[in-house]
Amino acid sequence: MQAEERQFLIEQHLQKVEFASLEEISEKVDVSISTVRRDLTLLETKGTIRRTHGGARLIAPKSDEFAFSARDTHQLMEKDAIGKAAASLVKPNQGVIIDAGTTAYHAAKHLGGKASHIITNSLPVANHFGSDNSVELLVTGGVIYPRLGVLVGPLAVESLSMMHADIAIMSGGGITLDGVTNSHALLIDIQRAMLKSAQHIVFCLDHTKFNRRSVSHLCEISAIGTIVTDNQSPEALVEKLEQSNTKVVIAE
Amino acid sequence: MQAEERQFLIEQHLQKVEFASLEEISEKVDVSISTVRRDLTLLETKGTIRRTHGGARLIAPKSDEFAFSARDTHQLMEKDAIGKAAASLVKPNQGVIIDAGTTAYHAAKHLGGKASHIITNSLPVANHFGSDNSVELLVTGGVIYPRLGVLVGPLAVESLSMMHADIAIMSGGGITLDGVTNSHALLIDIQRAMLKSAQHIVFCLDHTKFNRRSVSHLCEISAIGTIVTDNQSPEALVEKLEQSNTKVVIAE
DNA sequence: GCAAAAACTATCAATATCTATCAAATTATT
DNA sequence: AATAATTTGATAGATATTGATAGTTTTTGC
Repeated sequence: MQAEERQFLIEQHLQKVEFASLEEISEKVDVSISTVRRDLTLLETKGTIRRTHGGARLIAPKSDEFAFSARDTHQLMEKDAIGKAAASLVKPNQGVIIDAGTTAYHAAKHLGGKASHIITNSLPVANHFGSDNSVELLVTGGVIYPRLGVLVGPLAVESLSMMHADIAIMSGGGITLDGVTNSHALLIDIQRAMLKSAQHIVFCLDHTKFNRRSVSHLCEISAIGTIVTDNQSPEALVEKLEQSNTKVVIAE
Repeated sequence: MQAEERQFLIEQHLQKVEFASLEEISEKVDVSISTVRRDLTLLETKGTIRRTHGGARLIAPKSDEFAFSARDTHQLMEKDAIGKAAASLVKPNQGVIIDAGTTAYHAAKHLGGKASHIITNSLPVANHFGSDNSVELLVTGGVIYPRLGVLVGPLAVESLSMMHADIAIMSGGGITLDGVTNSHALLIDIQRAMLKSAQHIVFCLDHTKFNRRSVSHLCEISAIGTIVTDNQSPEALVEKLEQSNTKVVIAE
């Protein structure tokens, strides 16, 4: 096994267990304690984990919402179905903002040439349309957030405030009656700017996001136009959302 | 089996497994480790994968190809050598602007973690550093120019004017005593902004660019700090350039 | 608060991998 | 068919990674 893969596995393991001892990790990936130490210090500089006495702890929450590696993306079928349903909400020749989450990425895949222009701060989305010349793709500037391939920072926010779209397809970390929350504080500013720049707001949230509260508050329920989810989401919350003037679309 | 077919198979295999060791690949396509190495470096210049110690890793777990390739394969070695020489001009912890040409991309590859921050409007460059956390990567905003994967337009120019770097590594379409020219008129504005934002200007120009005049005029010879080229460039022009206070570095 | 145990850092030899180079094998050209 | 050009596999020296160890720091148990 190569070093990169091993480090990836350690990160992934920590996603599951949150805490892990050196010995535990060393057995899991079958290398010496010394190497595990080195890997952990390396991962710490990346910012995803924190070293502790005798082991390591996860910093970033368990949410895979913004992880772009094929392997740690769970519920692929559901997310793809949600993405497809969200894409079908876009009318021909509309301008679309695409957020940087995995579900929003799936929506982008299903958009085809329907949109007139697409605005995004997601590198994977940009790559997807990079060789496509049927749509005009606007990329916000910003600093790359390594693990996620997302452009963040003031430049990203500023460029978004200068743009406008008919519809925004967003991701989130959790939803309750108090609104949508997200795990990465850095992204909140950018998502807020997206909400401001779009007429109609669509949130893609699979059932695991329901009744979950993440670190930072993003927006109220009233700001959302449509929520797209799968058929496993709790009916109680769905009904309450529908009562508050928010349309809910169940994919598939 | 053909070389191209083999490289395609390697790419395809990596799409499935994300990580692979040299030995694994070598068995899969039944060639020596040496050849696998060569294939991997080649695929890396295409931007789809990244070499790691002992193997390779997929950069973007999707099927996205940039029209970045076929014509480059021809002068790959020269461009890579020029890129390497240009990268060696960067001192540790400097800020570097990387232009969107193929040669500049090769320079980016050889930069490693030397630069403190990198500014670019090139999607392939952004992808290359996307999973690297040793440098801060700033991406200018803009509209994607499909075939090239370059960000263009007013937003790109504006964001560049807000940034600053010690050194700019540039590409061009042609060079004569009248200055540097480029074929893509859309890029000229952005390149001018890059020249303004950087202290020292390095142009990467292989020998085919010498004594060639492209559509749009970019800048005078006097604006250039250093030109990096290969050993086949016409000596007459090189000498004249050196007389006008411009350093010329011959790569390889 | 103190000693024992566990864990940490720094270092070093062993191992593995990388780069550069060259001759043999393959392919293209005359 | 002979020759030139390219590709391949192998190898040597340089570089990077790994596992083990010694000495220092932190935690644990009393």
